[in-house]
Amino acid sequence: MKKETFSISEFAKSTGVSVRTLHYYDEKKILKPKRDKITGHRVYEKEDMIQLHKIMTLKFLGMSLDDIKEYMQPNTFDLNFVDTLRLQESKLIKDKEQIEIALEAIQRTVHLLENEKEVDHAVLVSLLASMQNEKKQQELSKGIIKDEAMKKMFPQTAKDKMVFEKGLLTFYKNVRELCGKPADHPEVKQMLDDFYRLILETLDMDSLEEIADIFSFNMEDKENEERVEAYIQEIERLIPTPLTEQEEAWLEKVTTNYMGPLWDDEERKN
Amino acid sequence: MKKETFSISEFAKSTGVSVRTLHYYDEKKILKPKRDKITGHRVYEKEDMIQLHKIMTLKFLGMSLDDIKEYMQPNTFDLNFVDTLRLQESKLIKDKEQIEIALEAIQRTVHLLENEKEVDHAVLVSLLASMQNEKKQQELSKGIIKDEAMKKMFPQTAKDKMVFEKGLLTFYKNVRELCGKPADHPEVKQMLDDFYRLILETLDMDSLEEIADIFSFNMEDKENEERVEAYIQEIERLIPTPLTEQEEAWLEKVTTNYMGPLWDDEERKN
DNA sequence: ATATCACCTCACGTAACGTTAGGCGCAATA
DNA sequence: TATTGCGCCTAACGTTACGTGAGGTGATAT
Repeated sequence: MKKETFSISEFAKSTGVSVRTLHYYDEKKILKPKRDKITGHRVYEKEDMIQLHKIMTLKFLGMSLDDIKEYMQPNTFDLNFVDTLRLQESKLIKDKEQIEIALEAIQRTVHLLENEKEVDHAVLVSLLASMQNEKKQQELSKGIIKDEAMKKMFPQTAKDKMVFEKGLLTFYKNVRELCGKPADHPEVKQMLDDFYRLILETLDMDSLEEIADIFSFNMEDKENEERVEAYIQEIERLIPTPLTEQEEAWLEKVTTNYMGPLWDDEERKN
Repeated sequence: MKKETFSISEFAKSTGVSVRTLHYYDEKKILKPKRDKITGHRVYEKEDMIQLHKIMTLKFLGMSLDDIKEYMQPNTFDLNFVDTLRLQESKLIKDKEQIEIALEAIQRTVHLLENEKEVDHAVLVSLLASMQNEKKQQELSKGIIKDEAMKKMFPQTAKDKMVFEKGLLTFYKNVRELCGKPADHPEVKQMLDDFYRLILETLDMDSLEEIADIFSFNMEDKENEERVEAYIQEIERLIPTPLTEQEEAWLEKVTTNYMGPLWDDEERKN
């Protein structure tokens, strides 16, 4: 005949949970074992082991102890158990997605940092924020940019993403170094050349005109303009710029200078 | 010229975090904005926004605020940042694996419950525990069972798993219903027939002899016997039986009776 | 004069335990 | 026999990252 009862430490050992946890479950009325009338010690029986397994199982499914307590009352087990499982499922799926996004961001960042030795904090944060909000960013863009253009708006393959990010890194570095130089300085021109070539390559576009085209929203439409404004605001909120205001101002100046002929071209067409 | 400073509520709105969170970060010395000397109100500047983005980014990577605080001191950012990222990565991978196991268990359980209307708690818990510890179970078995046999020991495909679990469900139901009946009762024989057919099918075995073979460990080897004993104990700890002691005793009796000729056969061979 | 606002500082509540801290009865040991 | 140690008990604080009031202040709007 097997031993019928366990002391708390025996029970803990044989089930793998801590004594404190058993105390806690008792206190919270989730698993209340009998007591030795004389000593007051907890006395666990086989039935308690079954109950504890039930608890552990539900916990494994991600339920809170409060939820579990409900399900520990007999008769209530399978009433809406499937519903509860479905709910847990969607929660877990969400968690998993978050983790996957974080994992990808980490892996991409590690890769980036392995090659580049010295990376600016601000740039790194900006990149990470961009990765973090990749999905949201695309969703926001959906309302504002044509569907066909969407595919070209963001790098698609993992490789493209990494190439793009690496290029972005050097671009930002260049901006910081060259900031203040005149727009027609050869290095500045080189920088912008590199940058737009990067975009053309990783975003699978055919020409700079195409980029310009995507960004030329219907500005006559007043309502649309508001949406575009809100869109840009939201993106700015999600993804901080790694540049100072001076750097941004300078960049805009040299970019306008660089793009000048192109924009004029566009204007002339309309 | 843009506005340079923000009140706490403005700052909260424009960054998307709560006022309370900002209070908290201030209190914990993670993000301490300047104060208005007169009113004592917090005054956030653009630099603070950059810092907050850094915080949010690191939080997104799964770091604790304590860890983040370390990285908020300048100069310490990229010292061992890659190492930290790697550490986070392995943590996240672990979490993800747990979630995946739970998700699979949930999905299989939901599937099971959709078809069977009335399922016993104990059986369900046992099944869930089995799913939960599938990996551990296999690892434990590795030390004890030959590698070639391992592949046959557990159902391999998702479909096989589901068929197996469904069969197990009806098997347990039968045991409860038939418990007490004589070993030569036709329904009992039917039950065992069904069960072993299930095993043969889902475990891809050719004969009952093969099953018997797998389980016939080297019992002469004293040391091995101990390991087998420990193995069985651990399995029992991980996966509770859904049967009462009576049911188990009865099952063992009728099984011995059913397997009788087979075992005799084995004995005679040696 | 008063109501409202935006801000402030406490300070408690949350989940699921981990971790002392102090006390009781029983057994082995010096 | 006194002490030590073991296993058990209860009580209570610590943990994380905030949410949610409670109560008070100065400035503005009615």
